Formats: sequence, structure tokens, C-alpha cells
Amino acid sequence: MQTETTEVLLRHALEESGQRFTEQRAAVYRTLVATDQHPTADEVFLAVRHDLPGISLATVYKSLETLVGCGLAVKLTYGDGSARYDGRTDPHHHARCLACGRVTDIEGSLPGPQLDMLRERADGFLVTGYRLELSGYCPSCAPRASVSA
Amino acid sequence: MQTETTEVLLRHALEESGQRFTEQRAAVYRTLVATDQHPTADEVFLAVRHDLPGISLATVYKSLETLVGCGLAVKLTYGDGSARYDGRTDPHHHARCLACGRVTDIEGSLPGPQLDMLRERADGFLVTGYRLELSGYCPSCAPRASVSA
DNA sequence: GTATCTGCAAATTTTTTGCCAGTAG
DNA sequence: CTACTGGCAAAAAATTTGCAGATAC
Repeated sequence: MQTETTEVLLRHALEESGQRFTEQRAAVYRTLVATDQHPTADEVFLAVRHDLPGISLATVYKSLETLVGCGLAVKLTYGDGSARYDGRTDPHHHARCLACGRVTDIEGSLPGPQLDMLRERADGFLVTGYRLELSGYCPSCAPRASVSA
Repeated sequence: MQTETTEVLLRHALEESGQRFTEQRAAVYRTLVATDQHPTADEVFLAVRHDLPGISLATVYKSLETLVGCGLAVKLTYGDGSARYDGRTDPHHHARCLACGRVTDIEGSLPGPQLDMLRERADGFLVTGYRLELSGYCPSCAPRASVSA
């Protein structure tokens, strides 16, 4: 199992940025890597409480920001006004269903030459990362969507 | 000048989705197409007031959503908790400066084959659009960023 | 003429903050 | 020990909503 590795990883990342390892941060991180959903802060809160009943929502917010700061999580934002968090930091993309709002992972990254082309067009911009996201309808929403369209 | 064309376009798009043409919606739309910045609702509000002093912030929010609904604007969201709007609907991407927050346009779109590859990986997902965004440092922030890094 | 829209202010939702006690190192 | 954290509740920021009068068609 991965649990121990996960904890070591977190401990390391926190140390590197001069922050402390705590039970709360560990629980939040565990929750995040355990799911391939992309939960909102509130959803993380609900899930983490199973692990750590006493934790507060504010702490979840603080922990999530800490993880983002350490590079162990990525914050995604969508038009519905709530941020979502992703515990995967390897290159991959997202597909977002316009009907149910669910976010699914897409493996792989853009080929280098492709990125270079964009970099050139960005003209003087120092590119450090990118985000690519498809939108549309997931398999379970697609049938209904095409009927109503 | 484009002004008249712009208005016809708006009138058309509104009709198509069964909504009415109003001075407020026109002013919001004009503001949006006139800038290559990517303003927040509040920034649109401030700008529109030069045109239409009596307009209210709530109306700006409503008008922006109407425009998005008609396909005349795109809503972008970032981690800083406020949504931004883009009046360009032709294929193009964005580059966002991590230091100053400014969003710049990048011309062009992903080549078809590239998109098709992603579509396949999305496995059963009905893709209707995508969003590609670079992050990094803009020409005026890059020098400082590399010094501090 | 009538359904839709606007403006206002109040409500909601999401996220952040101040402060004191608790804990990691 | 001492500085960094967590929990709480209150604050702040962003966006939405209900309603009555105004307006597009």
C-alpha cells in the first residue's frame, strides 16, 4: 500500500517549504490522493471528517492552500464559483461535464512541439505551466443532452 | 467602425435565444468587445457606468450571464475568487501572469488531430469545447521573477 | 397589453481572518 | 521552549434573488 509513501512525501514537501507536519494536513492530503474526483473544499471537509471528526472547515481551507503551496495539489476553478482541488501533480488534463459538473481525468500531456508553438505565440511570456480542459457531456449525461438539443 | 455590426450581432443572438435587446445588455457587450483585458464583473460595471451611469451591478451580472448564454462571451475563472469575462468567441487561448494576474490572448487554436487525440482519450465523453491556458510570467514581470527565483 | 427586464437591497454562498489554546520540533 | 497550527465564530468578498415599477415588442 501507498499510505506510508504518501506520508513521507508530505512530510518532505512540508519540510522543504518550512512548514510543519500535522495530523490535519496529512488527513486532507490522504483524502485528496485517494480520490479521482476533484472535490470542492467543502467535499474534502465532509470526507476528512470520517478520518478526523474534530477538524474544522477553516482548517481544511488552510491545509488545502498549504498543499497547493508545497506543490502537492492543484487548485482548479470553474464558473460555478467554487474551487476544486486535485491531488495529482503529474501531467494530465481534465474533461468537465456541462450537465453534471463532474470532472474526469484525461491521461497524457501535450507534445513538446505543440507547446513550443504556443510558447512562441505567447511572445516574451515566460511559460511555467499550462492547463488544458475539455468541456462537453459525460457518457451518462450525453444521451439526455442530445435529446434535449 | 464596428459599432453597428456589434449591435446587430447582439440583437440577433438575443432574438435567437428568445431574449430582449436592452440598452444595458448592449452597453455591457460593447464594453466587453472593446477591451482585450479580461475584466471581472466589477470591472465591467465600472467601465459600463461611463456609458450608462444608472446601471446597477446586479444588472451587469445578469447581462453577463445572458451574453454567456447567447454564446457572445466566455466566462473564465481563476483561483483569486473572481470570474473574468472575455468577449472574444473565436478560437484563441490565454496566458496568465502568476505575478500580476494579467491575462493575455494567444492567437490560434489547437490543430484538429491534436484535439482528436484528446477526444479519444476522453473515452465516451462528448466534447463540445476546450480551454487552454498557459501560466507563467509576462514580459514585465519575468525579469523580477527570475531574480527572486 | 403583457411578458421580460432593471434597479435596489437583502440574502446566500464561498472563502478568509483574528485570536487563544494546543502541539511539533 | 517557541513559533507555527487548529478551532471557532465573525468578517469579507462575490454573486444571486425577490419584488415593484419600467420597457421591448
